[in-house]
Amino acid sequence: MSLVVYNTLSRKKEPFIPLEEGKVKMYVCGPTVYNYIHIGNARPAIVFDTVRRYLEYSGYDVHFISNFTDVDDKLIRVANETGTDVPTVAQKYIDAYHEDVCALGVKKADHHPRVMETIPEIITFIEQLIEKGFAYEAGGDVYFKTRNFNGYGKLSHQSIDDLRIGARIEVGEKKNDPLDFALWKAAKEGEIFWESPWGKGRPGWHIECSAMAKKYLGDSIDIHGGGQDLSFPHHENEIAQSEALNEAPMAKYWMHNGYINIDNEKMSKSLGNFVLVHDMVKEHDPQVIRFFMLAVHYRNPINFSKELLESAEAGLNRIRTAYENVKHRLTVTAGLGTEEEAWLEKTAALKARFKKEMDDDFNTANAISVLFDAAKEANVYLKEDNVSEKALSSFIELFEDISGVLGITLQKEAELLDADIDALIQERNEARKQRNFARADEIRDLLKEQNIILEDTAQGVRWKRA
RNA sequence: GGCGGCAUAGCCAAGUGGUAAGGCACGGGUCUGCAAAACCUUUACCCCCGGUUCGAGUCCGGGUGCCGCCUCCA
Repeated sequence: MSLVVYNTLSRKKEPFIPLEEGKVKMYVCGPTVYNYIHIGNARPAIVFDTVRRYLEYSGYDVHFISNFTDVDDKLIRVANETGTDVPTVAQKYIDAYHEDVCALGVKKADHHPRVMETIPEIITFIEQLIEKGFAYEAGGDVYFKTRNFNGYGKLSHQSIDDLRIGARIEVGEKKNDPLDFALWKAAKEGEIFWESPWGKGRPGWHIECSAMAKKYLGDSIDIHGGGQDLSFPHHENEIAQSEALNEAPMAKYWMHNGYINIDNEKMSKSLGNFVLVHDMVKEHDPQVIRFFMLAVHYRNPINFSKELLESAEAGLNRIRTAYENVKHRLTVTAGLGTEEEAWLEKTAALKARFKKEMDDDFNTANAISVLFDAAKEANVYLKEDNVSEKALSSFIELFEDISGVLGITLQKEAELLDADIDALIQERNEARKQRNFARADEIRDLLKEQNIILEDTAQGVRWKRA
């Protein structure tokens, strides 16, 4: 049993064999930082964070790079509108990105390169493309000669002649062929710029990823990821630039996540039907958002609505409760189990199933179903009078392994009971012994008002925070 | 015009040849002083029409509907 990955290049699932044994180099296109991210932007962050976590769980040494596009037309516009400058705008939204994505359980990449820090490498890259005859300067701009790159369209499976080339011509551009795309753009009056062999200007959009991937990971990487909408033209152009220069495959596996839809339509900034993560997390547990997204296979679209999020929340709570209840049982005096082996076999089987599902192109939806089955089995086990510490621990380990890979925290806020609350629980226990249920219920209600839920079990009172 | 995706129970969603995972919601039952949590249990003509096959949600052909990319977009 080994990992297979769906590769956009071949449109097939392929066995995952990294270029260098035991090591994975991956690059994921990050956001253009001119605004807060919406939940559509959050999907690739969550998906590829999960891919990375699973690769690490599987024993790979993962080198993960994700960029920030911090110079472009939209940043310039926002800077002008707000009376600040591009670096200020960029820094604001980079900080916001980290904050949002951290709430969603996304680990930081090994490095988050920015265009502004990569200008020398970008310029060198372009110079070399010109030397090799793949690019030309035109009035301060530099363009890539698309038709010179044999293999253009191999990622999106487009024939170069079938593209609606008319749509690519923009007013005032100096390209020779409508298919050509900008590597370097001459600065307009008042725009942020860098000095270059072609005068003052800034990089085009696609070149940054080619330059950064090369700088941090080398000429060929294992996994290149991003949203489906990047496959054309962005990734196609990256391939053209990088492979024209490096004469080596840019990436072995190209992975693309599906969109988030609202009312069955793609969520996008231009349609205005987006929900910002920044706002979302004020109303919903960000962990629920992550759980909700991972409950669907990453290549399929997700329809987003508040109702669906709430139903996901109910599901996650079921898993969390089961996990907490197993932990609770571990704190009370545990009897000696006689069927320990059978339960250890069950948890081992569930773990094997989890790996099998994740090995199949990161099927997190099925991985989550394993988590539900684990919750079910754990709940059944908890009904037994005698349980073993070993079996309980194997459940805990199972829950933590899976949730760790999915990047979901099962543990609720671990706060100690106040002495007052503790005393109330004791008092209620006394009242119950004396069958003074009125007082017992009164205390339970009192605690409920403070979001402490009491549950009477055969092993004593169990409590949790609502 | 070119390229591609999707259509599975009330809702969400897995499932690429052997007779439909899982979740949410709903109904019934069990446990409980009452609850909570949980367990058991009911609910699917897999969009339509052909074809291949001993056997198809799963492969092939043809429809229908929805969505996306080809233009900044995760």
